[in-house]
Amino acid sequence: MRFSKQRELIKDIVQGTNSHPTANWIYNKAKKKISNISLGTVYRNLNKLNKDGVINIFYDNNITCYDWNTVSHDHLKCNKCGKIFDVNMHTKELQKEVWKQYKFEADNIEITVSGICNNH
Amino acid sequence: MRFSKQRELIKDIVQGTNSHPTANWIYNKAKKKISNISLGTVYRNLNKLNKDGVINIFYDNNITCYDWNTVSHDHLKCNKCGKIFDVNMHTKELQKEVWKQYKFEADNIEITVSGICNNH
DNA sequence: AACAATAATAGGAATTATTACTATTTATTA
DNA sequence: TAATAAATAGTAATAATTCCTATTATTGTT
Repeated sequence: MRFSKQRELIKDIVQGTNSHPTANWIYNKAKKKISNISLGTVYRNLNKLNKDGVINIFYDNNITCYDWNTVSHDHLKCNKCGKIFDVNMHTKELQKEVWKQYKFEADNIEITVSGICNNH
Repeated sequence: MRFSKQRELIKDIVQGTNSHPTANWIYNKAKKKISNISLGTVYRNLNKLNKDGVINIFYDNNITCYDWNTVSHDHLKCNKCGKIFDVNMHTKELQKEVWKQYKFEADNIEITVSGICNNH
């Protein structure tokens, strides 16, 4: 993959926040450094970075979020403030259970817990 | 809520399948009975039925799926055939853990397991 | 049964998120 | 430093969903 300052910037933006941003948020942030960057470039690079394992993609209902944390983990979503928190559930056991009960070979387990965070 | 034959049909379609259909799938099915039913009507009623607890909504990545099963449950998604299976993980324990570890008051836990089902 | 009130619909326009297309620019390599 | 091909900007296209409005249908009341 060839170097591009756009991709470098997009990577830095994702890696510089804990806010689980959307493509549009990243685009707006990127425009402050490269004013004519295009939204297509943002999407293309986010997908590319994800495929290369540099960043992570997950889905908050209907919208795609990006995450610097590429290690498998889970999310708590607060219904009051909308914030998403990274946490680690112990999915190894679930993986075993899924195999035992359903003969299903799990390669990824995503848990999203919604509720109310401790700021409320 | 006032009766409408459109809503009745939409409810019957969702309750008559295990396939976790999308709005568009439901729309196409509905057109066979009410040829001029509109997609807006399908969406409006799916949301209404969900708010009333008659049907369930969940998200398969970026796309909204509807489910007759309103009891809290989880999904296994096969990466080979795309099929989604209903299963029941034991989320009570996870709920406790989330509270203990993160002081997060969970009211819903959604687990989506992706992998390979036993048809492959 | 006819009427009035208003909830629900059909049809289409608008919105939002995302991908696709193409002429131009830019990084790499010889 | 010139050739090459990958990446970009800008824009069009697509897909999923919501919004708008004139018309239709249900329901409670005469």
